[in-house]
Amino acid sequence: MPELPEVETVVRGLRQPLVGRRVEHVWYEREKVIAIPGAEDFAARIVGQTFQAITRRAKYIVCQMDHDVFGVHLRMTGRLYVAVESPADDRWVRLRLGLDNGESLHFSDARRFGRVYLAPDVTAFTQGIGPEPLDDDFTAEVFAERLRGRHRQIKALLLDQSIIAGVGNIYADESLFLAQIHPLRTADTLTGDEMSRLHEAVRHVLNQGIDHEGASVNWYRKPDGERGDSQEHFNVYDRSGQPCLRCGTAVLKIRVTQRGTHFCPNCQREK
DNA sequence: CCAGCCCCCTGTCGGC
DNA sequence: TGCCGACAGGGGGCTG
Repeated sequence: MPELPEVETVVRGLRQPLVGRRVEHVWYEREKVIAIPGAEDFAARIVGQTFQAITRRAKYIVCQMDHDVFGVHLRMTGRLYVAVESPADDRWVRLRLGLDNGESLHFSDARRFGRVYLAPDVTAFTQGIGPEPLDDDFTAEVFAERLRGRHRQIKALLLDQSIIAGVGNIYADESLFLAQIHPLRTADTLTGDEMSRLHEAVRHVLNQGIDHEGASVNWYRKPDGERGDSQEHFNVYDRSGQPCLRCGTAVLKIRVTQRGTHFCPNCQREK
């Protein structure tokens, strides 16, 4: 659920409270929350390091420390926030980094899918991930080249992080709706115009998602605890049975690669 | 290269 | 009211 816009919103919200703070101690509920290195190494290495900068790569939150990169992947239900203590109603804190000002970075994650990472280089956990869709050099030509010759459903390709970074189930459906492309079309059947439209649509829906500070469909919250507004602006996601906002036809929901997939059968034709 | 399936987890919701 | 199965979907892994 946290996709590129949600992660970007978290990153922006964490910079002010985190940059310049030094880690003084580490607490975690279970070792498994730490993906790399081992839990003991993680704690020993991160203590004493200061947050220098916070950025995003794909759906990873990337914190540049003095000697290492500290990464977080929120997966489905992860939340990050800085506070002296977690709110009484947050039963899901899995890891805390105590800071030099008395506050802590809290990693809360109901479903325990989320992971943290510590490595000298960000590529230790982001190698193989495709281009950032909002970068200036991600042109329509670059996108078309990555899709070229692929005999695979376009929805599956949009979700594949090695093809394009940061797109998840919500923004994939919204992109395909905006570009008026059926989710089951294979990439090798798309015309140049369709690929160009999809390129523009992906960038548009991600930028809109950032402008609305992310989609709080259920678990996602900004670091300040507030909800984003992006879910108020969906055209098809989670709207099955409701009228298409363009033509009035009922939005359909099917399954594509095990994911709920929403589209307008009139605006997005199969062939 | 690709489709399909399982697994990791837990909260929520609809049906009975 | 309580129980139970389905569902949510990011990512990794395995099989055919």
